[in-house]
Amino acid sequence: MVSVTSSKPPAPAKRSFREQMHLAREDAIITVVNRLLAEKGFEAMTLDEVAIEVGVAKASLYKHFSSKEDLASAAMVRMMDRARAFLDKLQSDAADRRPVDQLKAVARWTIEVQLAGEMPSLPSQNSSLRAVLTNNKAYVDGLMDISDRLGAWIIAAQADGSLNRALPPIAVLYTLYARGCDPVLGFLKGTGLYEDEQITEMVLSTCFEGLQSR
Amino acid sequence: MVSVTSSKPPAPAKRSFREQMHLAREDAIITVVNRLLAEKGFEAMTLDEVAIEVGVAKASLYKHFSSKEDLASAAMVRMMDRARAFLDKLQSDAADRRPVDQLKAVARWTIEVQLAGEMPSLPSQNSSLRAVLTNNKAYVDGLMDISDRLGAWIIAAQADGSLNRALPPIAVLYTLYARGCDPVLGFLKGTGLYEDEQITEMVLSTCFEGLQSR
DNA sequence: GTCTATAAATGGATAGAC
DNA sequence: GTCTATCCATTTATAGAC
Repeated sequence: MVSVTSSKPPAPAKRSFREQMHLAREDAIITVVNRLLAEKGFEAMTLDEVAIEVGVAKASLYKHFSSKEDLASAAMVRMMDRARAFLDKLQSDAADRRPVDQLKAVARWTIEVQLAGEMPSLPSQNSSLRAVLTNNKAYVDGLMDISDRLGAWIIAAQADGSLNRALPPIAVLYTLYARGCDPVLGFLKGTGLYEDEQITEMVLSTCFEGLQSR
Repeated sequence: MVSVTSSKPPAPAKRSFREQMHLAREDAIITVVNRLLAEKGFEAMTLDEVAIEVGVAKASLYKHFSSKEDLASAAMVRMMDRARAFLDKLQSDAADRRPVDQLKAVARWTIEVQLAGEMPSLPSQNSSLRAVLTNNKAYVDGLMDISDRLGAWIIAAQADGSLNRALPPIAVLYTLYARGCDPVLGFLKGTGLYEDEQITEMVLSTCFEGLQSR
């Protein structure tokens, strides 16, 4: 409370509060959707599940999102925003690092997010979600922004000789993206033999150093 | 026709013919299922689609397979058998090659099958298919056989110094398995910039040599 | 905006004639 | 063993009261 003398808060503040509640609810929904997408993928996720886990009626979901695809898109966009925020942090905190180390940091972040069960799996091939996503400006713009920033590091790393110059930058970019849905993480986790940190190091090693000895 | 004097073929031959027809029909079904599994995954594949593409009534599918999971399992087992046949061929045709080159040949085969749109995507995380597969003896036995044979090569390749000794063999094995569902193939194919052969070489390079220069 | 109730559509599986 | 027709459960989406 800012003022105790006023029995009625000013209108703008009140609307802002309601809006905050609205956004908080939406955020809770997206968090649940995000986890379910990571766990079982778009097709296997049902809105009944979402509604139950969030603790609202299924019909209420439609007051926030117009369809299942729209719901999933919101989760994908939020993850993209998280990634962009991480890139911001990388660029401001460690701007002096070698480009190849920046790329490694990105791969590490991606792997850690996936190990935490928070990486929504991208829609397989010809999903209905895919069509919606490619028409979602926030998603497409975010993806392009990330690609541009990673692309600059890739070019720089190839120029300074730390990254294999024989690979087209786009191949490097996609290889890094693929770390976000690498089934090896789940396989290794399933053995119960390794800690998350060990798994991260192994996958990072195979990604940047390859399987052959050096 | 073997004989024109007999108006009625011998019973065993007739039954064998029917059996062949039966197997041929089943094979056609499995081929369609295999492609659909590769295209859209288990959840998104519907039995209506399968029936239409095969050209039979949906109910007829149940004369051959008792459930959707059973149907998909048959496709997975057949792919496993194809893989084992390839391993047989590798071991007899090129038994003198270095273990690491045998592993590369396996990875190349896996990539080529996937590029041909014939690699059924493994069930994501907690699918109903996964439970059925882990109880399918043919599948589990086949997977163990493949793992054993690849495992021997991995150990040998680490012993002769061609494969990174710091990686647990199981991590190498899973990394090779993951080439069978590598989204990088689809990404690169989607650009339209590269032939399948080029994509194969790039992915093989990143897998065995890594992203960093050598 | 949240709820209960229900519509509308889909998809896995079965019945029964041939 | 194949077909048509149907059942039944699930799931996306909406109507309408509060």
